[in-house]
Amino acid sequence: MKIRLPSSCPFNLGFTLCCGQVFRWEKKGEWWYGVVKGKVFKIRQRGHELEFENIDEDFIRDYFGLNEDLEKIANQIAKDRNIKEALKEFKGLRIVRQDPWECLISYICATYKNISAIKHMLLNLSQKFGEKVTFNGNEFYTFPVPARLATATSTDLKKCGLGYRVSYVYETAKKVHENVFDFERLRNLPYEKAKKELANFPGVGLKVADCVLLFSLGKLEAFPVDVWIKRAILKFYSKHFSSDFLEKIGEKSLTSSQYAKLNMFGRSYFGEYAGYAQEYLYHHQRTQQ
DNA sequence: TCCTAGCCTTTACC
DNA sequence: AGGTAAAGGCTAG
Repeated sequence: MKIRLPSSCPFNLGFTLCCGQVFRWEKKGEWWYGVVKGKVFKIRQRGHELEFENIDEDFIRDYFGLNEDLEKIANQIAKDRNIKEALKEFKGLRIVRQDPWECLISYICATYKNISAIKHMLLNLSQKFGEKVTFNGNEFYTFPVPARLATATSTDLKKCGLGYRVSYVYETAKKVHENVFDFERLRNLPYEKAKKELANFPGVGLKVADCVLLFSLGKLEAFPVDVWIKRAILKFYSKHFSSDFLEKIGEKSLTSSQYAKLNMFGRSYFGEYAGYAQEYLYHHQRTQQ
């Protein structure tokens, strides 16, 4: 199946899948293979043309955020030279709509880890607790359902390289499974309320909650602040803060009030699509090092 | 091969 | 209330 994207709909599949928002996509040749909500499919891009198999167009449009007006978003967040440069360099990068459950566990695992290690952990979890699916002669694994992780032993979880995150993943899985937690309900809550609910899960603080809201629940105003965003702010947006504050956040990790301050800055400076600005800044900052 | 710094932070405890 | 240390181990250089 193929669709042709109009030039008014900028999209870059590679940037979108490589920028660190998703962890379980695999590239083989020209094709990207993904497992989303228990289903394997593949997709490739040639210029304005998107070709995919084993999935329908509606899903592709929703998952890759193709129905969002990225030109409008880019114009709205293009507040200064720095962000404009990132927008230009990674034109077509879009925020995906991951499965919220997988996204939650992914970002609980992601704390204090680098991206390759995160990928490794999630692959391990899927191979150990997910279902094997064969597609195009290759083996893939679905992401484990809450019930499966809620009944896993801590020894088995530890083998996946989760370290001290084992109890967070286990307890969160148990809560989601036993309360039959409805992630979809969060979509209709205001940002702050949804964030508070997510932060009730063990292992989920402000940053992880922001990531889940942005990457899976369509809260595009969420502005996750990690070390890279902190660096970008120190480098390009220092004039918005006192030198005393800048000095404090310089070396150590952020306290919750410091996080709240940087988060609020991003949201008020970039506006309702601050999450998009965050991802461009993040990718820009990371690829420059 | 070994070593070290750093990692898309959260929690428990002063 | 606000700051701080510990958490476990992988990865990149």
